[in-house]
Amino acid sequence: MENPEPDVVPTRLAGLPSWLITQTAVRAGRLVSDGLAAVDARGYHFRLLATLDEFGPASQAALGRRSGIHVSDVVAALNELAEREFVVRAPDPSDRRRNVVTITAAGRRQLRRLEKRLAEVQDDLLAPLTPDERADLTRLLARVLAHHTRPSV
Amino acid sequence: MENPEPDVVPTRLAGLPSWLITQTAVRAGRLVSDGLAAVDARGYHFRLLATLDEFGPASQAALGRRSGIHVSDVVAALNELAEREFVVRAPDPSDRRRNVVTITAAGRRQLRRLEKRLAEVQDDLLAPLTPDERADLTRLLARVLAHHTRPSV
DNA sequence: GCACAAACGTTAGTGACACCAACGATCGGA
DNA sequence: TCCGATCGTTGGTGTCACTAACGTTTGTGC
Repeated sequence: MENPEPDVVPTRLAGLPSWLITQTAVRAGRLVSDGLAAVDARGYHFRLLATLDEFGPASQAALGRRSGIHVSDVVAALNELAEREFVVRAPDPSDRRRNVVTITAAGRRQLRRLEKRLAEVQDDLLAPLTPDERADLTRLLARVLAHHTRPSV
Repeated sequence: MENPEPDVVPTRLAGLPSWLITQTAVRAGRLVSDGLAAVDARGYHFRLLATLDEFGPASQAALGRRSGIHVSDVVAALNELAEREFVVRAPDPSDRRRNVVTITAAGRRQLRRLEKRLAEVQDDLLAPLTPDERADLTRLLARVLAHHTRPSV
C-alpha cells in the first residue's frame, strides 16, 4: 500500500525550493526513522540523549530549549527513555519545580548505537554528492536555518 | 506556549546533514503553512491543483502518483477541494472504477492565489542566500531527491 | 465465457513531529 | 505578602505520510 513512484513530477512543484526541501526531508526522515527503528528509537530520543551527553544533566525545560523539542513532548520522550533506563529523572533539591535529568551509562551506550546508525544514514542520504558538494549543501542549509532561527531578534 | 529560541544547539545535531535538512524543512513548512492558511488552504491542496492544472483531468489514482500524495489522502483532500468547488469529480464513463477529477475556473483562480503566496514564501525562505547560492542549493537538493526517488528501479 | 488478479475509490486508523491550552506547584522579586 | 514567571504534566490539534481492509470494476489467461 505504499506510495508508488511518481509517473512524472509537475514542474510547478519541482521548481519550488520549499518543495525540494520538504520532499528531501521526507526522504531523509524515512532513512533516519528506519535506521533508528532498528534500535527501537526515534528522532526525539537521539536528540535528547545527544543534548544530555553534550551539556550534562539539565531540567526538562532546558532540555527542551536546547534540543528544540516542545516541553510537552519532552515529557513523553523522557518517559520512554526512563522506562528503558537510558536516563534518570530526579527532583532538583534546590528548586522543587524542576526535575534533573541525567543520562545513564546504558543511555550513553544507546547514544553510541544511534550515532553509528545515523552516520550510515548520512552517507546514504548524500550518496549522489561529492564531498565538496556535501559541504556546500551543509553550509547553505546552515545559513538558511540560522537565518530563520533568530529572524526576529 | 510556542517553542522558545534555543539557548544553544548541540554540535552533535548541528553537524548532521539529515538534521539540517529536516529542521530547515520544518521552517519551510511553517512558512508554507502560514502562507497557505491565509487563503484557507494547505500543502495537499496546492499540490493537487497544480498537478491538475499541469496535466489536465485525471483519475484520483493518477493524481496521487503525480502529486506524490497517498491515494487515501487524495480522497480527503479532494473532498475539501470539491466542497469549495475548486474541482469537480465525475464518474469516468469508459471505466466505472474511476473518477475523473477536473479543475474548475474557481480552482484556477485559487491556484493563482496559492502560487502568489508561495512565491513570497520562497523569497522569505531563501532570504540569506544570493541568487547564485539559491540556484546551487536547488540544484543540490534536486540531485539528492532524484537519487532517492528511484533508487530501486 | 469465466475465474482471478489487478486497479480503483473509500473508510478508518497509526505514527512522527510540532504545537497549543490549561492545570497545580513552586519560586522570586516588588 | 502578593503576583508574575517558571516548571512539569495532561490532553488535545494539525500536517504529512503510511497501512489495512472493503466492495466494485476491469482485463487477461485459460
